[in-house]
Amino acid sequence: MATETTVEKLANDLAEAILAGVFPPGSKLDENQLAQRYEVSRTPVREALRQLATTGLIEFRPRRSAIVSTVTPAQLEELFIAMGEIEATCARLAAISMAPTERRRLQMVHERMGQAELQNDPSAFAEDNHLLHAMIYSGAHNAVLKDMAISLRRRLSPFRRAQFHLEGRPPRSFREHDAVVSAITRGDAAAAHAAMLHHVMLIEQSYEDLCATQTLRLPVNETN
Amino acid sequence: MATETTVEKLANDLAEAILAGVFPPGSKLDENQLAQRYEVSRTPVREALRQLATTGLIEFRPRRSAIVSTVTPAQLEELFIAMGEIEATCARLAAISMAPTERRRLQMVHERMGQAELQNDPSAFAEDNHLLHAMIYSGAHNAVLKDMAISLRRRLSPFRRAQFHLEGRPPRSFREHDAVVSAITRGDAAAAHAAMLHHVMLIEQSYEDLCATQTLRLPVNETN
DNA sequence: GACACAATTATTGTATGCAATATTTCTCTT
DNA sequence: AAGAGAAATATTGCATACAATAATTGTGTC
Repeated sequence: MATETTVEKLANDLAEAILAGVFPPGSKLDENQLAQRYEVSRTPVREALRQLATTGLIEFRPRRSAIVSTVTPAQLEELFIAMGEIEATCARLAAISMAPTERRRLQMVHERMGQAELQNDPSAFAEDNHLLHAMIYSGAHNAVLKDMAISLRRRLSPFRRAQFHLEGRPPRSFREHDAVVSAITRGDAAAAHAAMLHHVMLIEQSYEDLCATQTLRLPVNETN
Repeated sequence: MATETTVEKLANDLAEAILAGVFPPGSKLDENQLAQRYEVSRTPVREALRQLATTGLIEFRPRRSAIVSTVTPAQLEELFIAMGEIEATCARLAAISMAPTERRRLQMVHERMGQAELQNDPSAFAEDNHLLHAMIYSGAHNAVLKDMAISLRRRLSPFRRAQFHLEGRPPRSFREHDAVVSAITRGDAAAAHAAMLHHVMLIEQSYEDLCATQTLRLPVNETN
């Protein structure tokens, strides 16, 4: 048994399961069932649920089962906008306060991402994409904003995953990153902010496009 | 007993007590003591503590007592910067998307605040100050950013309280607000952002000044 | 047959109990 | 006397038990 406590592990596992779609939005989280499933008692289950409730992943209504938070399209858009703003803020601060080493490493990862795209290696591309954004959060040198960004990114991960499958996204993503990275490395705060805002806005847009094509396809699939 | 559950009430009471300084930073939060103090069992106490831990107000170390989070000066500065950035973002979005009614009401509260300052009514001034900022959060029309701003403001409240006692702050605060409100009402997003950033930065500065004078005064008081 | 109300069941909320770990205190050695 | 180690104590972590409330099912009446 590691240094990790049962509740900690439960909270992580549950969050992962929810984000992976094991417990779909709106579904009830029965404490007894969860206790059986994870082979623990209800006490740690409840503590984990409370923790997840404060992060917004689930809703804890008194005297009723906790349910996985349902996000309406309107709420989803607010989440995307908030994430865009936070990321843009981090990019702006990064442009101001990144150390020379950090700027060089950022540039390096960005270029490696370009290689991954040319070699058509989506897994390496996705990994470096994540790393690049994480480096920008860190580069802001502000743990509070960094945590916010990570939390939002995590919460939006189910909606961002599909994005990579969309036609033409990786090369476009690379070009958008280029504007961000270039602005940060040359210390242009305003440009970094604007470029990142633009980038995340386009991600949201591509998600919406994906939704649109899917709602058109769904009825077709039903007839099969 | 209202619709409110014990844990909910406990979490609120505890948070208020911590922010009020009843439990100073670094102090241990003994579960049994808290259970006795609030006349409940340890179970709801633990759930409340976990909830507070995820908000960052306390730290929950495994197998050790939870402690009230200690904020180093460096962390405090990060909190202030994060709050400035979030508030500035809200101001920018508010300048873009506030409805005409909201803009008028904002202007109204701002002017009333000026009256309160002239009439030397610090309580009315403080209340409207809070309202003004809250209106800007709401005016961004983004619940996620609004929650972040409220959460940060709450967390910084112990450090902001003293600020009003500082010489010359209210009139200066009014002038700073004027720049923000004017930019928002005329829809100048960039100016709203810049003005709010400037305003919160000055708040932080005045807090630091206060700290400086207090550290100078403290030894003097000890000799009395 | 459908709706309403009541009894039953199930599930959450809180309390208590036990086991495991951390902290404290006491003793022994150097 | 000071430090190290061990026993004792205290406190956390988790499980179980009971109480209170919501959900469900069944029965009776219209």
